[in-house]
Order: sequence, then structure tokens, then C-alpha cells
Amino acid sequence: MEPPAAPRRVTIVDVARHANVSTTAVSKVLRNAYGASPEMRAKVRRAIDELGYRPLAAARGLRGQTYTIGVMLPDIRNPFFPEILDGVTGCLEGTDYQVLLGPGGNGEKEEVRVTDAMIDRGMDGLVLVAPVSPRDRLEHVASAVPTVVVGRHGHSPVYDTVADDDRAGAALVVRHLAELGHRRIAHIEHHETDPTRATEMPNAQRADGYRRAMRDLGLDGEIDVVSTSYTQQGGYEGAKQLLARPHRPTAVFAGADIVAMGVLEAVAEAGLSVPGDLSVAGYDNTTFAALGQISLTSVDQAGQEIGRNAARLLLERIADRGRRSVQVRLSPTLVARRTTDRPPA
Amino acid sequence: MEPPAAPRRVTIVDVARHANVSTTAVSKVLRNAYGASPEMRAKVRRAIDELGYRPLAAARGLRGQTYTIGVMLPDIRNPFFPEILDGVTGCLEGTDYQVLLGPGGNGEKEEVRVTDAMIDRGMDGLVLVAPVSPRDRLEHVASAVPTVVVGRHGHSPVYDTVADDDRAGAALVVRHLAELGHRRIAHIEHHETDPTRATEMPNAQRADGYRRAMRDLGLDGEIDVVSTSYTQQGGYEGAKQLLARPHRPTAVFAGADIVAMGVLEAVAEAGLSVPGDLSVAGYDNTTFAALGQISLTSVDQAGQEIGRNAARLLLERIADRGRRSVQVRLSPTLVARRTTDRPPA
DNA sequence: CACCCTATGGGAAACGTTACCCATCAGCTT
DNA sequence: AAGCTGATGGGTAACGTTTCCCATAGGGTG
Repeated sequence: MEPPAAPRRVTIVDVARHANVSTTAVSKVLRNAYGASPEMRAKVRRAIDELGYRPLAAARGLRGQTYTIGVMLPDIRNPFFPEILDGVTGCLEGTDYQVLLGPGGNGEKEEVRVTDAMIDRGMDGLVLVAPVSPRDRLEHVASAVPTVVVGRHGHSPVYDTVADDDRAGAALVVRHLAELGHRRIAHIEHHETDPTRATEMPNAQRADGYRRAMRDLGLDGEIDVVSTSYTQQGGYEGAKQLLARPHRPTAVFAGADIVAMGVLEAVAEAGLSVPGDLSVAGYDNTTFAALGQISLTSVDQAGQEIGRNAARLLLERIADRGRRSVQVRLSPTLVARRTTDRPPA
Repeated sequence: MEPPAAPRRVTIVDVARHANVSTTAVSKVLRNAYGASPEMRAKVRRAIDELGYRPLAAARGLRGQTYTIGVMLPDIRNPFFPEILDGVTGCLEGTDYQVLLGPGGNGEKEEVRVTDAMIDRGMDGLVLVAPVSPRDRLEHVASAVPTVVVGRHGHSPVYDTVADDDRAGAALVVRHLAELGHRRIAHIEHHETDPTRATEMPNAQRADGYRRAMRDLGLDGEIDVVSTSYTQQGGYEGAKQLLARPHRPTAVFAGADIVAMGVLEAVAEAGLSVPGDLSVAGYDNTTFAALGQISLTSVDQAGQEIGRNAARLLLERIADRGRRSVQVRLSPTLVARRTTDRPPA
């Protein structure tokens, strides 16, 4: 009894033989290409079914398409990204394309690894979600394979972009708080060193949107930004700093929900109540913002919409690589919950 | 000015020419194969660097390996899965393998689609995380490509498995609650219809573990199981039912953290307090269980450990397809937090 | 009736890599 | 000196698919 030595795969040649036609004919049927009569198509389709034939992507890739779209997600933990993914897969449903994800993970090095891997695997198109790599790296990738960049603002002639208007989102929060009567509204931002990213990344746009909105409301003097990171720890530390102010803010706009979680923790630790003593708002409307126990006011990016648009643009670009690049910008909405209320009297 | 028509890729032939050797030699160097002198290796490596050559996975796949490992995740939203993924990638770091994720998503149909896609793409090995497909489908997949199944208990001669001991995990919770003084401990389970899955799936094992642990503690009479689903909604509804009992339980063991979230919501709505009136425990130790605002007692599965083991087994099986199948079972631990305490007096 | 279309089908050469095998050569052993 | 060995390098045929082209046949046109 020998090891069952995986039976040889059914190939296009087997199908051709079984249907009494040429391999060329089978190929034409597979790709819905020109030059096959209806009878031919029927005959071949039957043979394909009878033999359970499936085309081998590797072999196809050697000649042209692999019918694979790669999506790079920076942090699979961020509950916002699955939304985007749903949008992408939803839009690709019904096409022959299959989506595969690359775990972008941590920083530029990993992004290079993943994008290279996707190119090496002959993927037909790439969706890069919130990449941190420098612009020229993105353009390098885009010159090798049709690419759409999601959640990053700067635009390039070689790739399309889809993003929410983070500036507008920040303004939504500030105005919401101001309408409740707040004036001392602070912001916790993600510290950014790289100069390009300082313009292109969502965190930078949010901080900028915060500043503008404050100015527009005549609250220039109250602008108060703490620079930490988009992590729970960053929120915790940022809040500590803000609570230590001689004249502490009555509201905190955290640049991300996870940051807001850290803020809530620090506030509880200080023996203060939310929203009694301090209003708190986040950004991203993640799953836990909606949890009853938390009920965090947040900004909802239309994740699915973003994904759908990205997929659509990608298909267009695959069809016409030379076409001009497109930038899509979507509008976020505010979801007011129980962590924001009127300031203490 | 014409469209920049992506420049032809550097191939092994270019490298060979540039280094004045044969393509065979280059191939040997690439694969660290036998039959290349140190000088040869050095020369070829230099040429590779100078030309920026990268092997095309599609072409490799046509001959043998693609150096790609596919990981199917059922629900990218479940914050437990990234842990597993980290374990897998961590173990594969340093090897030539690249991990790509398939969005398993919703049910058998999608699982078939994703696994087929991975096979078609010539992946060298698959990790299936908590698949819902029937056993023979899994065996079919495993007979086409080396496979490790994660988080599912039944074992098969053709694939390896890695899972936590869910029965033991459930027992941990029950004993913890019993030690605190609880007797009326209820359980909310995920309703399972399929007979195979009723044995193999983690949810079934947890329910079973709950029953056994109750019996072991002499609490046979107090066994109380509500059958809904592993969703927040399921937890909410389950809790509603339990709270409506004439003699309501003093503790609820929810089969998953997300279920516990629903329970907490229902409890708050009923005007009761946790853990004052009711203790609540979850399972999975997800990110939000740890959030200060929630602080949910839960069971921690060694996610990274699971992933590492899966990757290790997969590499072994790729190296020796005929080898006997292995089952790894890991022990979960209890993380007691603030949602469990002594029962009301 | 000669000619030229168009529609349909197939032959065969790629695509980039690996694996099998053979050739060569230097250094030993008889 | 002939024969053997092991180490090194290369030639070449796959792998499964697509794509470029050519062949054929039938039908319409001049």
C-alpha cells in the first residue's frame, strides 16, 4: 500500500480529447473568446463538467491573467477593514476574479514583501489599504500591476485612489461637540514624522480637519492637540496629559476608536465620568464603538462603499491600463452615542 | 507619448546571460540545490542583485512549488483569528514561504470556492481555520494539497489538526464560577444541526464540556442550556430567556465573547448589575474582553501557539506527504476579570 | 465560374522555471 | 596507463495554458 500519490490533475488536453476538439477550442470556450460555435461551446462545457476540469491559475498566469486580485490589509485587527473587504468581494462577485489577502502587518518592510509577493504571483490587480510605504514605492508597484490605493489622500498619475474625506469627518465631530456647547475641545493625534505621509495619511488629515473646524468656529484659542499614537496606550497617555492640564478640556476627539478606548480608561481611573465630566468621541465606528457597554460617539466611514469603488476602479484599470487616474472621495457620517453630551455646567 | 507598457520582467535567462552561466545553474542557486560551487553561487547571486531579479511564482508553480501557503479564515471580524495568523506567519518567517489569506466568509459554498481557488493557484499547503464544510470535503481538499485543519476536533488520516481543548476550557469556566459559590450556572450555546459538526465543532465541545463539568461538580440538576447562535444577537436573546426563568441563574457562561456582549446588554436593559446580580463569562479572550469598560472574564486560547503548531505541521507534511496524521491539542487558560464574582446573597 | 469574404477550427510556439540526465574533468586507485 | 570516482556545470524536455497565425469550408458577389 503506497502513499496515494495525488492523482494527476485534469488538464485542458484531457478535456479536448474527451470532447474530440482541439485544446485551442477548449481555451476559447473557457475565456468566452471569439471563434467558437454554439455547438462547440456546448460540447466543451459538457466535457468540462464530466471531467470536473478546473483551469490551473499558475499556467494561465504564465501566459497572461491569473484571475486573482490581491488586497493588502495593514492590520487585520482593525475592525474597519473587513468592511472594505466586503465591498471589494461584493463587487467582484459574479466575475471570474478571486480575492486573496496579504497580511500587510507592520511597516514598510512587510509591505514591500507582500506587494512583491503579489506581483511575483502574477496577480491581475492590487488594492492597497492604508499603505504606509512612501509614494515612489507605491508608484513602483502600480507600474508593475494595476493598483488602487485606499485610505490615503495624495494622488498619483499611475494609480487610482479611494478615500473618505477625513478632514470633513473631523469637522463633523468638532461641530457636534460645539453644538452641544463645548469650547475646550482637545484632539489626540497619531504622531507622524515622514513629510509625505504628514499630508497623505488619514491621521494627518483628521488633525488638520480638527484645526480648521476649530478655527471656523472661532475657537482658535482653544486648539489643543496631543501627539501620541493610534493605539489604546496612546489614548491612555494622551488623556493623562490632557487631564493634567490646569484648565482641562471638556471634550476629547480621539483620532481613532481604539484611542478613545484608552481615553475612557484613563478617565475612569481619574475618577471622572463620561460624558458627565468629559465627552469623548472616536473615529471609524468600529464594532466595539457600537457595543452597549461602550456606546462611543464616532465617525462612520462608508467602508463597503469604499471597497466597492476600489474594486470598480481596479476592473476599469485592468481593462485599460493607460487610462487617466481617478480619485474618489466619500463622505463620512457622524454616529452620536452616549459618550458625548453637554459640558459640565 | 504612448502608455509606458510595463517593461519586460527580468527572467532567469537574463540572469544566466549576465552571469555567464546556464539557466540550470541559476535555478540551482535559487533553490539552494546540490551541484553549484561556492564561486558559482556568489557569481549568480551578484547577477541577481544587479538585475533585481525575482522568480515568477506562476512559472515555478507550473513545475512544482509556488512557495505559497494559503490560510482560510472563516470570519475576518473575529478578533481571535489574527492571533492564529500571527502564529502562522511567525513560524514561516525566514522560510521562503509567503502566506496569503482567503476570505472564507459565509458557509460551505464560499469555503468550496476559496479552497478550490487556492488549489487552482498551486498553493503548497493550506491551513483551514474553523471550517464548516463536511468532513469529506475537507478530505477531498487535503488529498489535493497538504492541509492542516485548525479549531475543529474530529481527526482524519489525511490531514493534521490543531485545536484548543474546548471541553477543558468550558470546565475552567464552570469550576471558576462554582468556586465563587455559584450553583445555578447557565450556558448559551450555538445551535448546531449537522450531525458531524455536532461532534467536531468547538461550540459543541464547549457545551459538552459545560455539561460534564456541571455533572462532575454534582450540579446535574442545575444544567441549563439555551440554544441560540454565536452572535451578539444570540447572546441578547439567550439572556432574555434566562432572565425570564422563574428561578433565574446567578451566572451565565456564554460560548463566545461576542455572545457575552449580548448578554451584558440584556442584563443592563433588565436593570440588573454585573456581577452584582449576575456573573457573566465568555470564551476566546478577544480584544474587547480586555477593554477596561468591559473587563469580561473569558477563556484564552493560545492563538499564536495554535498558529505556530499549524504552520509547523504543515511544513512537515509538505516535506513528507505520506506521513501519519497528527492531532495537536492545546490547553486554554482562564482569564478572570470583573464580570464574575460571588453570587448575590 | 472565378473570386473573395467570413466563420469556424486547429497547429504550434511561446511564457519562465525546474528536473532529469549527460558531459567533462581532476584526482585517485588499481 | 587504464579505469573509476565525485564534483561541477549544462542541455533540454517538460509543466498547462494562451495566442498568433494559418487552413478549410461554405456562401455570396462580380
